Amino acid sequence: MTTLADVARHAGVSLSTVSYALSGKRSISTDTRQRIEDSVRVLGYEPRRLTRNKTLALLLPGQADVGPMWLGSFLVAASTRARRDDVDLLLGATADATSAQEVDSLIVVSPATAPGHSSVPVVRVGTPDSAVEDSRVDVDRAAAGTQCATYLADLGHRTVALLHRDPLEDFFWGFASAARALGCTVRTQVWQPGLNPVETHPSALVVADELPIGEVLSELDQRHLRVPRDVSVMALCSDETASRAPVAITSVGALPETLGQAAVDIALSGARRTHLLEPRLTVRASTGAPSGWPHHIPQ
Amino acid sequence: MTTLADVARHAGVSLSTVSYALSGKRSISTDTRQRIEDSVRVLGYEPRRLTRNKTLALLLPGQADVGPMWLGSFLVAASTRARRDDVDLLLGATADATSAQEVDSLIVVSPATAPGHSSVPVVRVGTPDSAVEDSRVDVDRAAAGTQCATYLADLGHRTVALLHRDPLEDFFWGFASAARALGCTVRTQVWQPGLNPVETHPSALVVADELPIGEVLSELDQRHLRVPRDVSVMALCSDETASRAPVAITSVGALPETLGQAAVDIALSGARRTHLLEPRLTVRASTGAPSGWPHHIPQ
DNA sequence: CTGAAAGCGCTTACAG
DNA sequence: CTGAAAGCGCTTACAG
Repeated sequence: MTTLADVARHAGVSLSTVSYALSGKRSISTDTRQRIEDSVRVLGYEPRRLTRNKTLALLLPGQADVGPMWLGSFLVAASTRARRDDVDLLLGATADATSAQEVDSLIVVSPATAPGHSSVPVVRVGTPDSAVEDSRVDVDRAAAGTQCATYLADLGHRTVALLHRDPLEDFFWGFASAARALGCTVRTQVWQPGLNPVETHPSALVVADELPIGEVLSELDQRHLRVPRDVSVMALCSDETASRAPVAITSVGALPETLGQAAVDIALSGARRTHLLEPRLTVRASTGAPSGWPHHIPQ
Repeated sequence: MTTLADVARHAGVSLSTVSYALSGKRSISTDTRQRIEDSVRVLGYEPRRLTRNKTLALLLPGQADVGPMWLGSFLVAASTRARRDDVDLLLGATADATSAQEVDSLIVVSPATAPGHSSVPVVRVGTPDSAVEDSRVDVDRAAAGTQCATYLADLGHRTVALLHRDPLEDFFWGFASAARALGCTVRTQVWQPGLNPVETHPSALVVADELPIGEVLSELDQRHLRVPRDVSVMALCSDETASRAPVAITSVGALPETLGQAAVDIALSGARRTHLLEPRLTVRASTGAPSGWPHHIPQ
């Protein structure tokens, strides 16, 4: 078994320096840290892992970002799954904790940001970026877009506005291509508070991100537009958010419970993979057939 | 923390004897073994794997109970605080886990049920029962009741209905006594779905528990009563729940962030104590001055 | 059958 | 930014 002392000898530093380097409890010069990391890798050092359970760490959004609505359900599900498989689930580990290698895998819950490089496998939950080599669990955003478009087209909508943040998102492409194939005109707008969401006179509005639904609804309210009589609204978001909006919103999304289980499963499998969950569309009060756009739009 | 040395002292034998007795690596006289086992039980000894961080375990509500709305914020705050104090926060430990798992303290988030007896200190979060000798963190329910009553009386309400589950709750007493002192008539009802919440013709309604707010509002809706025009509604619940109800609800409660911090603090202090947090009353859209009760109540 | 003592891998105040 | 050294809880060869 490789010990701390072996690593120290190999790296030409003292025991304590290695210890501190791995725990992150005090700062180490880049040079020294590099040598230690090399030695750890070369010697295959593992801190007394034998006696413990496998441990998964969860990196949560900080206190500044209010955690997403579905965080509670997600965590309950993840912890249930972890218990089933007899692994420990450590909450709120910093990036440091992973380098200490006290942890076998790291699950990063968006909008928390993953550490630059981690010495253990990382699973990202709900992060749209695709150009990283971490594992991912997320709703299949492209499929969700297609489902939205199909649902609205079936209701008879032909002019739809899509509010989003990032035009390069999968959801955007899934929605736009399906909508066009179904004969819908799609107008897209990057959302910002105060924007007129019905500027393009759509009969339906699709909100691509979780956050601004409340804002969008209140913009509509200020223009005296009733949902869904004057305009249908649907969103890509969790059921938690959708069902508690001022008007219950028809939504697509993955169940947070399923996300939680999948995240733990992937973390335990050790393999690098992307698991896109089947989106579920839940019809609520905010959508209906288009009923003729009022000719005189207030404001 | 109980160590091998403590057990040895208590049993009147040497360190090594205890070590061998527990590992079974050499034979021990029945007599000695008996004394050691007794001491282990009495002192609640649990072997440390190696020198590790203090570890707090969180017992969450199971998947059946959907976790409370505020669970996410609570956990983010608890994990932030735990990180600050450099302790590990283990998620979803079972009652078993407290003895098998080497945990220094257990935080039980209502409605999860605490283990019958735990070998480590237990902190209960949001549990109204008072007849247990565990530590507790909760909003000061009696004070919350008083705040509600005072707020409604100041608005001019004189007939108030209180919907609750358990008439023995502190909130109930705080509310009822303050209301009476302020000249309000209080009618109380144990809530069940389908109940007419305005049977007693109150001008304001107070909902004591977190869950039934949606149900109560829909009962009012079915009777064509508008909130707050026909009847004011307020609740003891989290801001998360209150602000997302169909009508934003005036509420009293503790911030989940504060609960999370306090729970970790108490767990780390090791002392048995009850920490009741100052309730905060947030006025939202659901309350106003009474405006004369309609003489003909639909239904 | 038991204990005193050396030693394990690791952490951390302390000193520079 | 780093190291020498004391200390942690625990194990185990050694001696009786």
